Amino acid sequence: MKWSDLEDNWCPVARTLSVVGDRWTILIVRDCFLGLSKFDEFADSTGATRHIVSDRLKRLVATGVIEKVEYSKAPKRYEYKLTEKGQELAPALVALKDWGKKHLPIRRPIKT
Amino acid sequence: MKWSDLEDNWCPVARTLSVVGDRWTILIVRDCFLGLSKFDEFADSTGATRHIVSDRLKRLVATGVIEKVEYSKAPKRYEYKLTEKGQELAPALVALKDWGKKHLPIRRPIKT
DNA sequence: CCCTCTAGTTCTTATTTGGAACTTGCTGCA
DNA sequence: TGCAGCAAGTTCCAAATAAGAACTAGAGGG
Repeated sequence: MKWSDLEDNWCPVARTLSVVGDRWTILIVRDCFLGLSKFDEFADSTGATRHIVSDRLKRLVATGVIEKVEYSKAPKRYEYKLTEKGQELAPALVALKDWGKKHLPIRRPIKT
Repeated sequence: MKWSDLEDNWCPVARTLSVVGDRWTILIVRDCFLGLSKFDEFADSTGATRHIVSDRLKRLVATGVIEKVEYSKAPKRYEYKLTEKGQELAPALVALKDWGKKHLPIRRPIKT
């Protein structure tokens, strides 16, 4: 099954997943909410490979969840910002956060 | 990066994703909310292969989101039910549903 | 001139999926 | 008695994705 096969699913949950139904994608969106905006910031924060970050950022831009903004002309530098559409994912992120806080307490300290 | 690497992440969103951070997993949970409970029902409804359904059900049982209930002794037959913990994913599902309804309208009728 | 920074891309190898067929235990039925 | 069917998986192989590391490109700085 391809990513796009869910795009036109009758179920709105499935359609949403066609856009953000991926571990890395959601983490990148989370990072946007946390104020991160640079390629390397996403790579460092999520732990995803640069390859994945590149791919997911492209998808998120394509689906209008984030936008790519040039912040330096020479050398060309871009940052990524949530669009209005992306901002509206906040309730979903909050719901995931609340569930994690309640049901998945940290079991051991962050690895040393 | 393995599934389990997010389990002890400092971020509760990431920890939640270690449990349900997967397209198929979320669709199976959605199906539970819709009242489905049998292996084949999940396979048919989500479009995932039986292989994936098997794997995801095991993970969901292991994480306590659903439970496996025997409903027939001979032949052995099982169904899957949301636990209390699983039920509490409702707000997240609703948030995803709302976002999909608002931002991802169906573009063409369900394929003929 | 060489090093560093950011934002990627490319490469090769591993892991995960997809798709279809096969298994097991039992029921119905002719 | 024997065959078909159902539910819930498991197994197999090919194909798609992801991991991890190195490499590129266009500046700026010392």
